[in-house]
Formats: sequence, C-alpha cells, structure tokens
Amino acid sequence: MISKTASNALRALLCIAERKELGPVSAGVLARELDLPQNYLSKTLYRLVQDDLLDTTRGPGGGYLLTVPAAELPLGRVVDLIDPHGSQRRCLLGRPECSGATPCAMHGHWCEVREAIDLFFAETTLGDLLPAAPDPRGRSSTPT
Amino acid sequence: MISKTASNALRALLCIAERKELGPVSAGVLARELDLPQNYLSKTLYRLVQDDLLDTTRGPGGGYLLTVPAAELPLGRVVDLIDPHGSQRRCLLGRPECSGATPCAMHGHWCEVREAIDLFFAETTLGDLLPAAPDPRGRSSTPT
DNA sequence: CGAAGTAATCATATCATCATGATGTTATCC
DNA sequence: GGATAACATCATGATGATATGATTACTTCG
Repeated sequence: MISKTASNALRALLCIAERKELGPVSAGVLARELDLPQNYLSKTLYRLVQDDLLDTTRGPGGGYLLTVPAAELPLGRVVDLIDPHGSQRRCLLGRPECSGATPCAMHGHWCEVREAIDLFFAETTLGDLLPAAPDPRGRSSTPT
Repeated sequence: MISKTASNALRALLCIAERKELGPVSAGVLARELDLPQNYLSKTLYRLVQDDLLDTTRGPGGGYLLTVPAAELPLGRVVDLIDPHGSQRRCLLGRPECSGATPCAMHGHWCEVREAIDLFFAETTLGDLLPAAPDPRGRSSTPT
C-alpha cells in the first residue's frame, strides 16, 4: 500500500510528535526507537526537511522538530512526498490515466474504493495517530 | 496497490474471458494484445495454471482457457496468488500482525478502509469487468 | 516418424527499493 | 581554536520485481 520508506517516515514523525515537549529529537534516538540504521533514516528525514515538514538544528541538543502541529499534517502529505509512484494507487490495471475518456475495465468498480483511500490519506492527520491527542475531527476513538 | 505482474495477470485473464467463445487463447496472442514479451507473460500464466485458474492445451490450436466462469473468479483470488506480500495491505506501519492485542498507532483509523479494499477484492469478479456484464455492482443476474 | 505450433523452463539482464558504512559539514561548548 | 555532537552526503552493496532471449518439452497433423 505504501512503501517501507514512507512507513518509516510516518513512524519517525510520530515519534517526533510524541516527544515534542522534550525538544528536538536526534536521528540517533529515532534510529534506536525505530530499529533502523541511523544514516538510512537520516536520508529519509532529510527529504522531509527539504519539503518543510521538519526543522533541524545541528550541534549538541539538536535534532528534528515538526514545523507544524501534528494535527495539521495529513498523512497523504508525507506519503505523496516519499512514494514516487503514489498515483499508481489510481488504476489497478496500470494505466497512467484511467478515468472519463479512457476508463479501464476496472475503473468503475475500483473508483469508490480508491476514493475512500484518498479520503483517508487526505483527512487523517499525524495528530489522529497520537495516543494522547483528542481527535480534532470529532471522531471519538476513546477507549471507554 | 497491486504489483505490475498481478495487473498483467488480470489483464490476461480478462482477455481470455472475452474470447472464450473462440477457444483457447495462445500466449502469443495475449502477448501481442497486452504488449508484453511472450515468455514473461507465459511465466505468469503458468502460475495461474498451477493454481487451477487456467487450463492449457499444447500444440496447434492450443492455448489458455479459464477453468471456471469469469463470474466465479474473484479478483482477490488472482491478486493473492501473484502478489507475495498481499498481507502487507493490512498494516500501514509495516507490522506483520496489527490488530487486537498489538495495534499500531494507525490501526483503528486504517481499519475501515482496509476492509473496504478487502471486500472489493473478495466480491468483485472477473465477470464484473467484462464489457457485456450488465450489472456493475450488485449481484450478478447470471446471464445465460 | 518428422515438422510445426505451442506451453514450460532456464539463464541472464535491468531496475528500483532498501540498506549499510564511510565521510563531509555545521553548530555548540570549553 | 579544538573537541564533540549532530545533521548531510557519498559510494556501494543486497534484494526482489521486472523483463528478455534461448532452449526444452509436449501435442497435433501429415
């Protein structure tokens, strides 16, 4: 569904969001937390920095910080950035464009599902995944 | 969403289903129709043969035939066979098992969408994709 | 049997993703 | 300025998906 790299990026962002009270989170800490090699993770995080999802500070005490509140960061923003062929979610039979004029045999059937997926990535934010955060969309997922 | 190979398999099956009145469809014809190298396609088709989705006959006039009516072949049957990590549709954060006891942060949110996807692959059949099929979404009215 | 058509198989090439390790660059602290 | 901490980058390898071409095995027909 999404690439492993995108999954790593989401997990890293989640970890950063969870610790935002403690200041910047270093790549070393994240690597340990996510059980990934630091340099590999660093490369992924840098892409998030370049796309202005993260701020970085170097030197002692440095690390990564979210540029926006977690509740304002849709998951799709991250996934679309990392996964090069995100648009391949669109047609199951591999067509580059598959709607309207030239629908593939599956188009009509897959359409609804595809839209549900798109909606999920557009409307679910990083904040929705935080344990403590009350859901800003009103969807109460509170465990009784 | 699904691999290119699975997509090829679906397209090939669709082509075979469309021509079932004309008898077996050869790999050469399919390769031309789908614009794929014959031997590559042949390898994929053989996996479908091994899983009893297709019957083959060799020699002149030979080729591939569906073993069951298209309307009785759910797309998920094909995709699950071809895509080795089909279960990776299950957890966005890459966990092997992610429900009940050990839910990942995204589990509850992704669950509904995931189920819609599963339902699509379980209930949509090859027959639903055939042009002649009159009833797109609901129960098939068993034509003929 | 021999020829031709067809599927099945083998060996290999290509490419993107994933991952690792070494090195360069920038900031803080003393 | 030097030591240290941290991000940024480069070079390389490992793996699996994708693709190609050559070859082998089987079937029909004459």
